[in-house]
Amino acid sequence: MPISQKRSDRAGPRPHKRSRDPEASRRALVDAAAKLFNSVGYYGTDTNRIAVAAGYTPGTFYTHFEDKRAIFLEVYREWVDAEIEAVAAVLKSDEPSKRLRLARVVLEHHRKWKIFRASLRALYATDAVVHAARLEQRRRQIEVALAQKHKTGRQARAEILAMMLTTEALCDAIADGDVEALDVREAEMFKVLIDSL
Amino acid sequence: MPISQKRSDRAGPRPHKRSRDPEASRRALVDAAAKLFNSVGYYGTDTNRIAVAAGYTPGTFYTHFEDKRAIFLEVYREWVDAEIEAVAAVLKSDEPSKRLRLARVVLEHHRKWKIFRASLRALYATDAVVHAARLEQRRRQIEVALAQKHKTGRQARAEILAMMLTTEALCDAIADGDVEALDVREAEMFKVLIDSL
Amino acid sequence: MPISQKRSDRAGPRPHKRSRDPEASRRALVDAAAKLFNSVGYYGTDTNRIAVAAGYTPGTFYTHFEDKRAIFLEVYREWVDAEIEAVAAVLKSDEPSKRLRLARVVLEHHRKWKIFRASLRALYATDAVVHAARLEQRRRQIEVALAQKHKTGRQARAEILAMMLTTEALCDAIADGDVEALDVREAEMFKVLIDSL
Amino acid sequence: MPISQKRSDRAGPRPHKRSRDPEASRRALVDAAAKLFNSVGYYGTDTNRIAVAAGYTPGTFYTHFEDKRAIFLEVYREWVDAEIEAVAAVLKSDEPSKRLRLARVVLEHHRKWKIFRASLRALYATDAVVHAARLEQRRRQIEVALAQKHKTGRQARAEILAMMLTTEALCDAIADGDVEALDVREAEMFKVLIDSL
DNA sequence: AATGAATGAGTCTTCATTCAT
DNA sequence: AATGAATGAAGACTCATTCAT
Repeated sequence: MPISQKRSDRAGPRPHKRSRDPEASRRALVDAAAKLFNSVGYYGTDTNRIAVAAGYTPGTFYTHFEDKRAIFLEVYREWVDAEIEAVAAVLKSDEPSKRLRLARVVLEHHRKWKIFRASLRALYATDAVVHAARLEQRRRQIEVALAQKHKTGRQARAEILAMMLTTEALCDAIADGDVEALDVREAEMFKVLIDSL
Repeated sequence: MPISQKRSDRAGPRPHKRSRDPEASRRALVDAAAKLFNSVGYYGTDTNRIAVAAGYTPGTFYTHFEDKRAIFLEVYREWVDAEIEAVAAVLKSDEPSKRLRLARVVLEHHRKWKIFRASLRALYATDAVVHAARLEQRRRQIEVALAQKHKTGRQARAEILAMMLTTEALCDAIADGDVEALDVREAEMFKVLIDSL
Repeated sequence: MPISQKRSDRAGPRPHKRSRDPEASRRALVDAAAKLFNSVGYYGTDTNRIAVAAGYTPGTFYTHFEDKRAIFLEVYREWVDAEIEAVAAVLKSDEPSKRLRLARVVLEHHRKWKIFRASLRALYATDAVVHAARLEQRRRQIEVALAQKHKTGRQARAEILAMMLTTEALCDAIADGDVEALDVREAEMFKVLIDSL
Repeated sequence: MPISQKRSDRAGPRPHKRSRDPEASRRALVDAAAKLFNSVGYYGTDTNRIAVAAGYTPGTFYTHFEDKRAIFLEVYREWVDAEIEAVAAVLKSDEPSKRLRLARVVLEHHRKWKIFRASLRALYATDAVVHAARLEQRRRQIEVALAQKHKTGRQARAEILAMMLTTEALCDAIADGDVEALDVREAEMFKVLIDSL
């Protein structure tokens, strides 16, 4: 984009005046990145745009992150945190129909982050660092789940992992709209989802 | 060294001499593309490299395909064909342990195409044409499965779709090595896979 | 354009079966080229498309013409022929309002070939061969005009050349729609045109 | 030779060191582009070469201009400014032989920009944006001329436009050397030019 | 910490032209 | 004469990243 048009074209907030608050800058960048990764995917996002969308100029990106992958991993970390928290909130409550609410919460989370998740998978198949990070996060998720169920041992791990994988697959399919597009009623698939939890 | 051998220091297979066989060229390009998509992903592959890997110069790619996405879709089509065929071959045989063999075949297929599949998902979340193509292929897979089971109806479709999704998720996880990395025995997960079929 | 789509996409006449009539082929190519040069300009036209539009395959172009410029020059030659003929036809007749008709004929000719003429000018400023060819054609036009007026000598040449240049400029402006776009009535400019003849 | 001098064997002017002066860069690019457009035409020029000729690397071009057409339009704008200014300068002076000087100035301007002008025409016949831009500039020129002559009204516009067109045509022909090449004395055509003003 | 112009190595794509059949 | 797959040299444009201020 030519310089002379920059100011007028600019999407996002207007430029900060050297906000002097690195934490806030980082936050703004991560938030902007999350939005972009989740709407145009990792490869459709560029670091210049992330910075501009956050209200900064391109160079600022690199004072906060090593590179594009680094911010992606950061977004991922926060994403897992959010999911774990959401799930924990449901489990802590003493509602009767916990499984139903759980299914809803998890599905909603997938629906909201569908494109981000797709990017994650692609990168994770290709990029060793992302692969390692994802395994690490999965481990966290499993640990949390095991603690919740007061179980340990390999057998339990296998069960939990299988459940997580199944859940994710079903959620993605519903979130992507594939279920409906393939002439299956969403409600029906949702029932399968509840059973799998 | 005679001039006529100069070309031998090129990268990729030996150059074709304006082979009058476009089918063969197309094949070579698709094969090269499949290999590349499955080792460095869609975004790590470029059309010039595909052409050179197939033994052609960059321009030749565009003699046979509209653009990169077109050849990706072609690879996808062939990939589904291969899977359907492999599954059909198992089902046709009159072995006793069909489910075991089926699980092995499907898993092997996923293992072999793991990176390609990841690219497919990412594109499919982002690219409308790929999305449409994938739904179409899924429909084909469901149709084939329904025919196999001599069933019809929405209920059956839901079951089959759920099974397909679960199977894929489990296969991917095993293929990616995630299962082992997460301290779950592959054999154990494999059992879950068999049960899901 | 990928091979596999060629037959169905094809614009223009269906393929000849080795028509064995080089004159006819040449004609078809020149006609197709004229149309293309005059609708998308010289740089917007490609030799493959010329051949295909004429009902041949790309290679055929080069059995009839040295290169793209050669066919452009051929089109130009025929264009001048057509103009000279059209003008001659008017002058031969014994109508009263010859100048009016002449103006109309010349204007019509420019209107019809407006984009071709623009390409001609651009090439002629850049390409020595086209420059030479255009001068040659101009000489022809001047010779014809002098003969018509039964005049010779440098003075007459100057008058004729000035008239030709003026006429062309006015015709181009009217043909391009510039006159109207600039809030000048076409009829008014047309009067100026008649006076200049 | 020390490493730090390695860059000296580059083409084009010495590299700028991330000069904090975008205006200067823009200027350098426009100047380089003007030179190139006017020596090899629009289609003979490429953005990479413009950047390098201005002392920058290819990517820099796109920091300052949307695309090749944008810089062409910029050159055009400046070109019209220069002409208007030059003409105004002559008219403001109280010389006796204004028309002679005017003719010389205009002719000189055309002579200098002959290839650029040819490109302009070609583009303008083909490209809607350039077409619009040219009409806009013509309007400006007409407005200026009307103001100069203290006239208004459609009749005056027609006269002015006709004059402009005629002048341009004659200037181009002289500038291109066509007049001499066609055995007409330049001086003679120059007289016609003066009369037309 | 922030800037933002500049970088430069890509990457996709086009097309005039060739040549074996 | 015609074919048409293949060529290969460009060329327009992108974008992650740098660095002097």
